[in-house]
Amino acid sequence: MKIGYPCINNSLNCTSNRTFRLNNYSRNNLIEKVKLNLNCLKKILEFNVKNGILFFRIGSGLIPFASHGICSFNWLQYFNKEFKTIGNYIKKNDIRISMHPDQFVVLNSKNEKTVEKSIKEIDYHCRLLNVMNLKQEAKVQIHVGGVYGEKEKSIKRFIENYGKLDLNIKKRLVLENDHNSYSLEDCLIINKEIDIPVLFDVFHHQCFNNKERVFEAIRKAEKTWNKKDGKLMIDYSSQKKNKRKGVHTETIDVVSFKKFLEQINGVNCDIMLEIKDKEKSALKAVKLIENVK
DNA sequence: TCACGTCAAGCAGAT
DNA sequence: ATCTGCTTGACGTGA
Repeated sequence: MKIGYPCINNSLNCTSNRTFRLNNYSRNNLIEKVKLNLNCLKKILEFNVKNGILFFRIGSGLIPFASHGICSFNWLQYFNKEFKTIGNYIKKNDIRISMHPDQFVVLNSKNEKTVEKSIKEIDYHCRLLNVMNLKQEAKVQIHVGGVYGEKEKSIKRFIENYGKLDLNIKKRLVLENDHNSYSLEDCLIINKEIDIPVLFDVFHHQCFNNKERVFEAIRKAEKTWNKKDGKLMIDYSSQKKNKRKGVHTETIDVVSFKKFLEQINGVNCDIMLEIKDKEKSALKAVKLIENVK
């Protein structure tokens, strides 16, 4: 079991999400920012390895405007050596990688332009993982998308649009249950049709479910992962106290997390901690697991 | 150096 | 009608 955190490390003096305004787009600006981002990504991964954190979500902003029409620059080729170096480091240390395109990616949108842009954005994520030569177990997670007041039709549109995707994308994509539109059960229905692995988000499940208990839900999600896809990925968070439903907690509640681990006892998975204080919570979780062993 | 308005993009639910 | 939250703030102007 690996523990991870998403995108940002607050202990290091760098970010792998440097960007610029679209107005300021230029080849040089892009090169400058990507160089900084890749350097920082390497540092984050080294920090993680040193601390036993072997799961990491790479931020979507690593290559600013990568899927935007303005970006004609061949960053894949230009930074090929750097990508290979990072990819080798990831493989050497057996780090699990995920990516999560942002909320603007809606594969089942009713707007064709949105679908088109979404596919380009997903494609960017996949090309990034490919150029690092990462195995199929490195995943790109998305949600089903909008409901538009007619869920069945919207699910059908997801399945249809998925069918059009390139095999290189299908190999990477996994589907995550969300907190108010598509539950685990909905994702499983889609899985039956197109065999896409289902990433289980515990917190979303607490917000929105079909009454399955967590263990039962996780067992169901686990079955959707084939050997090549690697272990089941789980996103873990909990509710921020006294905030409205869906707001993530600032730091990990170790007692709850321990209970959760006991609940899922026996399930072989990797857990992403979607918690505001990032690596700090991940460090606590890693220590907890070491002590349990 | 710091405050703060703004930045490519979507959707649902709360206020 | 507008704001907030979502996997993640960072940029850039002006004081």
